[in-house]
Amino acid sequence: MPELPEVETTRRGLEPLLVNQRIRTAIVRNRALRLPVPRTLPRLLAGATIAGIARRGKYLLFDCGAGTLILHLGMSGRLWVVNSATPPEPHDHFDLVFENGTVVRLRDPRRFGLVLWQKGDPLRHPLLANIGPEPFSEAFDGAWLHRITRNRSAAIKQVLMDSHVVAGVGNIYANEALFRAGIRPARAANRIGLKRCELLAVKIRETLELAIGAGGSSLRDYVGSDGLAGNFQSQFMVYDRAGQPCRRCGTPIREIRQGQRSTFYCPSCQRR
DNA sequence: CGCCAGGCCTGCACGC
DNA sequence: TGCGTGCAGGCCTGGC
Repeated sequence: MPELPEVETTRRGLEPLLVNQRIRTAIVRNRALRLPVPRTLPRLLAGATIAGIARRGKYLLFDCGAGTLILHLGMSGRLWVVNSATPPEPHDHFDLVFENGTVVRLRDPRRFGLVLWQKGDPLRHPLLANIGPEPFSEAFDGAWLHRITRNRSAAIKQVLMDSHVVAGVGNIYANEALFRAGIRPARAANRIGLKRCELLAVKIRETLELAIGAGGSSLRDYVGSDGLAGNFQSQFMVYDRAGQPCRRCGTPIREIRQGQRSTFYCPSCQRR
């Protein structure tokens, strides 16, 4: 599920429910995520109050005052809001139980997700410290994209998916943004000029913004019944549309493999 | 059975 | 020698 728009949609859904709420306890059913869930986590969280929820790339940061609960949803993670009477299902690895009865539950079948703790400034955590600029920040623009791609001969699509280049762009939105910018995914990154880097930066932001506006892609009822189902997948221009006509020009969408990931593009709209 | 899936880290080989 | 870069592999389960 989760790239930046899905994580941001989750953040926006959870924040009003959790801010100023006090944690009664945390339940760890399975510590074996991509990294082990810290043993001390329940002790650190019990009694803490959520001051806010932030996002950095695809990481969710729950501000607990003295420290931060860091969650990453990996490939298959979802956060659900349930109540304490809801029985956990097989892949429900982690619960945050609040004193008002709210339970935030992490379900992650593939267990590529993360549940971590960072004392003090969460951005000092080694996994977050070296991430590239947020796509909606001032630091991310065409000039940055141009500068950082000068010595990269790899395909632009793979460079966009490097979290050190820009935070939060994964396979879907790399494909979609390149379509909107009219750039061929296999193009060497260092062969894209400043003007087109500027266009690409704009299109990355635009694509992410549209997706956030649609509630992300295929996230469904993750906060229960308050209707925040994502439907951006119905607006995909290229992703998962191999062989189907381009929505702009009718040419069949093409699929290739880049770095063991699927890439989709329109050979007519994305020529350069 | 094999392959694929929205992520991302590590280790290794390579070229400057 | 050291660095940046670019692959492949690995972590897992589930669905087709």
